Amino acid sequence: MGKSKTEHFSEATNELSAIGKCISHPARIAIIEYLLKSESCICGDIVASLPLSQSTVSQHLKELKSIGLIKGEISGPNVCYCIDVNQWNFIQQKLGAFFNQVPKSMECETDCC
Amino acid sequence: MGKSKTEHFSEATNELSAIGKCISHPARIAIIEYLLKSESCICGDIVASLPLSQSTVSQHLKELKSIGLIKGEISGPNVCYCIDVNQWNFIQQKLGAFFNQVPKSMECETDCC
DNA sequence: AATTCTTATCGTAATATTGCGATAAGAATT
DNA sequence: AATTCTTATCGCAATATTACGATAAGAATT
Repeated sequence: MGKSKTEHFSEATNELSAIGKCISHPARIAIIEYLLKSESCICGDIVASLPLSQSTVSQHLKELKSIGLIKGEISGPNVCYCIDVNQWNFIQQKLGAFFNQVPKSMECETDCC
Repeated sequence: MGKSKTEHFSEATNELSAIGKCISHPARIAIIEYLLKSESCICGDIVASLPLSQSTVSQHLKELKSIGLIKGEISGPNVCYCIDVNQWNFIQQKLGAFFNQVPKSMECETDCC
């Protein structure tokens, strides 16, 4: 009843869905886009770039960090967030492998689609 | 207050997050994997392959359909679900373009990570 | 030591998602 | 026409997510 059933699926399946969850919110996409394009990686600047409160952004940063997509380094009074290039490449590869699979749909046996 | 703020983000950002949401649940990944690998695309067979009730699976199918990743065709008393190859390729391309961006992190200005 | 600045965490409220059984609706069979 | 089979939808409950303000905690400055 609303309780997630992740334990019934394979590790690979759960890994992919975790990646999906990470990029399933526009704020998290926006944070990644910011880190990809901006010179700054200071937490405060990320917060300033988003239409969300500091605490909310902090939560999104935590989620991105939890999957390893970004890493935070304390820099004086600030925290500098950067994309973890290794994990970035790993995720790119995982998603790439998934979507490189060619759908059988084109030659559907039942001839229904 | 819990209310999503999608309207504050760009269309491209929301589009990507919608893709993410679609693949953010293991059941939906499993459905896609099933359609990629199996000979059958009959709804009932998909349901039988998952540890979830018929109504729950139907809901996940609806979500996948809403983003156009799969399409359902009525075939007698059954419904045949297939991956929409055009949308599949479109999404592959969108995700590919996103992850092909090279993180600036490697040359972080602030030298903090 | 007090203040200020920055960020994380806590507490809470609103909303969304997930899941199921029951039921409806449509097609095929009897 | 009644029955059966298949799938979608409804209604509801449990859980998860999203968001914010308040507050804590740590660093730098005064």
